[in-house]
Amino acid sequence: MKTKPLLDYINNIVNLTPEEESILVSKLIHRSYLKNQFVVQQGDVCKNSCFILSGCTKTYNTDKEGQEHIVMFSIEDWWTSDMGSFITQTPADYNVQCIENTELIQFNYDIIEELYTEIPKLERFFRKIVERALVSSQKRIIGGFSLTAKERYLAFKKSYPEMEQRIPQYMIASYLGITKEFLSKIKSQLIQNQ
Amino acid sequence: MKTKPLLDYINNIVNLTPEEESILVSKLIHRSYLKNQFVVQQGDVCKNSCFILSGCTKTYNTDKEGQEHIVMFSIEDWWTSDMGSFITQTPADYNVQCIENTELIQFNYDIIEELYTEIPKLERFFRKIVERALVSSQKRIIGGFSLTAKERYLAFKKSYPEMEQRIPQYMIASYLGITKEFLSKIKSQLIQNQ
DNA sequence: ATCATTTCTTAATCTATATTATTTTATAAG
DNA sequence: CTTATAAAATAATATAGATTAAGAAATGAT
Repeated sequence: MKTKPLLDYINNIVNLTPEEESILVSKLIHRSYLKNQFVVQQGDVCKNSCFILSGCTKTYNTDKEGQEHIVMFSIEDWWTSDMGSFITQTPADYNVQCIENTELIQFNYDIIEELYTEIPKLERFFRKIVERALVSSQKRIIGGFSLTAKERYLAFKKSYPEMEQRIPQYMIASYLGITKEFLSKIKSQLIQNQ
Repeated sequence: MKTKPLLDYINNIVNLTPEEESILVSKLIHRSYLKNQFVVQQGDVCKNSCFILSGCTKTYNTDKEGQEHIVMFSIEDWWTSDMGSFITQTPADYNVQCIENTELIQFNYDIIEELYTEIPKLERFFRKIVERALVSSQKRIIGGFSLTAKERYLAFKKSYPEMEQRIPQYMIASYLGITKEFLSKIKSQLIQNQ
């Protein structure tokens, strides 16, 4: 199992001893998914929080009208799961689906609890991870209210230039909360006014 | 200092021993604010995370056009701060202002770090608090995209019936991401169609 | 290569919500 | 009780973004 990206990521926040690293690694599960496979399905209880080694996922909710609303994309060195379902162990509101072939490392719910006991530092690690996620989530709320669709698109491009390349536009439109047609219009406007 | 609501709140998540409780209490600061006073001001570094004993605050961002965008209201037994500024100790994007006379307990940034060492359980406690905050923040993102203004208003009323009473409508409109005029229209529509 | 499917673009029409302006109601102060 | 001020309601007009439909590109499977 390729663990270096994960260990680097963790050691950047808290310092694990070699023993701690090996305890941790022994409890993790590596998993490969093909494009279009689901990591989590709406309605199931989300058992894992996942660290992505390669590939890309989208996290979205399907509403009563059957419309997809994408909340986030995750790529290498990011986390993915339905956090709400995971922490409360209740049915997920979101689907996590691979939009590329994806390799990831699973942190199982029960195993994380064990790990907190054996490696108390991880409590701090996950606190910090979740804090960061909260901050970016709050930024998205403000963005959704205070920016126009064009501004949101430009902000997305600026924040995640790699994603702009590899993710289909209709999914980016869903992430931005607009239709694909309107995103197309925005892009052609931007090309003209330049 | 009135500490019972806070200790009850914490003990509901992790169990503190009497000694831990007294260490904790010795490091906290009680503070009273009058209506309209600021707990945090945009541009300042947010030094405290606060637990509200009584009163009500709004957390909002003022954009370049001078428009207020409210991200959250906080009442008794809730937390308030600019989380982004607090965890990174950089200038705040948000104002936290009292919309009623408010009493709260401050957790100072440096002191929380000490507390994590002395009472490791608090690491877990805050992790769980932040996890919950993240979940509700993600729910708001989805709500903002997948619900109409009327649906968002009804959801707000249902989730926070106490707030609907004590918060002026133009602030609720700002929270919902609509103008006060449009909220007024929605309300009159709801009265007619019933 | 060819055909089918998925993705993207363009354009016309439509709708939810914004904006502006005015009036009414509630709250507070003298 | 009266006046000043803040908040809420109403109404007319304007606009960002949705919807529908049709065609063009790109991608993928046979």
